Amino acid sequence: MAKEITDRAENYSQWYLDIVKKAGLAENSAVRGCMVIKPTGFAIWEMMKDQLDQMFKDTGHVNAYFPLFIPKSFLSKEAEHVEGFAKECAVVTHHRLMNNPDGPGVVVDPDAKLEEELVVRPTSETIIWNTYKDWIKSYRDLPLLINQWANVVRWEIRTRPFLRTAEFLWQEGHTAHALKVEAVEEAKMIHEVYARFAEDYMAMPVIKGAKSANERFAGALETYTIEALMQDGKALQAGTSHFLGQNFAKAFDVKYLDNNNKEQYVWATSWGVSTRLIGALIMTHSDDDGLVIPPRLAPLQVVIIPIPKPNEMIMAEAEKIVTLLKAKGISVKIDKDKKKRPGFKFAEYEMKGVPIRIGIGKRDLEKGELEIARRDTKEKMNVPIEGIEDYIANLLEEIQANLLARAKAHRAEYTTEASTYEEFKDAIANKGGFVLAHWDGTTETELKIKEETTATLRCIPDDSPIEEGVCIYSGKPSKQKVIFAKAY
RNA sequence: AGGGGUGUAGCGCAGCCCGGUUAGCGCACUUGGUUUGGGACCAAGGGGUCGUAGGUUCGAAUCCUAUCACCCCUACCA
Repeated sequence: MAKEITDRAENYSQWYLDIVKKAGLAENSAVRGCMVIKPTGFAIWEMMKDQLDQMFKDTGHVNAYFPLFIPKSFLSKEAEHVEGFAKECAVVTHHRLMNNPDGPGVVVDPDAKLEEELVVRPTSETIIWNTYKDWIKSYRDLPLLINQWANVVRWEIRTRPFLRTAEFLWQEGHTAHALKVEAVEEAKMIHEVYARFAEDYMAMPVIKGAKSANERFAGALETYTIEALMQDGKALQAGTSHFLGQNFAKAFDVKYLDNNNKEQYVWATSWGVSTRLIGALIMTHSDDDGLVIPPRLAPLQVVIIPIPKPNEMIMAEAEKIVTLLKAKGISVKIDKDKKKRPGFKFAEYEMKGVPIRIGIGKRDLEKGELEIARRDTKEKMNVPIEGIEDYIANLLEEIQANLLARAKAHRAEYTTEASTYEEFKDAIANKGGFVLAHWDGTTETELKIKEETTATLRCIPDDSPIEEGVCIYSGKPSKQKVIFAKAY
């Protein structure tokens, strides 16, 4: 038997890369730092996208599309924003190639230099707010609730499939509001949507909270984040929602007339999740046998394997089951390959993370049963064919719930409360996971802790109780515990 | 950015030190047969500008020079 995936215990990074590759999710491309998302991986993204898109629409948002290119001057209109992204921008300088006069191939035509260079968007606040300037004149134009599904480019030095790539797919919401309170509410509401999506669909528990000033989005007054804990004890920022104040309205001069005929600057939010969520999904649920996908995001929920291979009697029964399951809205296919042996197929679908496998053979049909195998626990059960559609529907829900429960238990196990700096250092260095500790609220302390332990302040949790305490590092007063961890 | 390493079939590698038949092995692929309830076996096939460019030589995957790409460690970034 070919063992194709590195064990997690042996080398977690290699395990992750093996899963991405062997499950057919993505592969490296000819372009450094950019991956090809293969059909299997893209199908998961489509499941995520469809669900999120529905959630955005249910909360009043509409989709639009803005240009890939941003004039260089736009980016520098908001000082903090450009500071945050300048070091990782791809820049377009010319618009034409020509035959190489000195040899084979083509070269950039020096006569085709652009008047103003264009930046490939690392995020779209600037081009969008430049557009909003023309769209917003009156309080009646507000709120403006727009989302865009797009690709962005951030020229990262070190890349990893899905987790950090030079180009990635995401959605970015950009909303404009008349009142500050409305914008803050919007940012918080989306924060809730992200958390709900993570838990209900990805079966991935997250901590909701606010970023410290140091970790905030470039140009934001407040960044709300959902933080997830991966199997190896490292944190992953899974989605952020920003209250941008009036920074972009002022930078792009976006004003509206209120109902007293007075000019006011607009209040803004932006928020996004990316294909990084696929990385999060992998590192939350998958195991040494391959990918594990929660049923609600699985492009294929059930696979039927004729044993030992398709024949007339088995296929007739399999087709009946397909019809029953499809009527329940369950996605299902029959593996009709006659060459591969059952054992090979079992391993193959486990690698790809299909939540439920149904085996049908002569032995089963004689007993009026089917062999049902669930991916999450790898249990196998013999179940009567009668009523199989309800059994499968329930089992999918049970798997979904089990994955969430399992991830929650893991997070609980890897969450430590530290009351001294010694305990803190010990937990970060030897145990990993989230470490709750009092913090004096200063960037100085945060940076010292990062320098000494490599742990970063993940968030100031929404539900952390207000209590009197002292900072584990400085001994200064603190009102609540915050979460530190080593992060991706 | 500094140090180290690797480029040979889709993937993983041997061959290089010490130049010399037609560049080889495993997996994968194609065809046929036997198999088939946890990653089958046998047989026959297909697939290579040996990263690229120059040089040395009668002759270069092998030696020399340059160059490009990738990986690891340290640093940086998140």
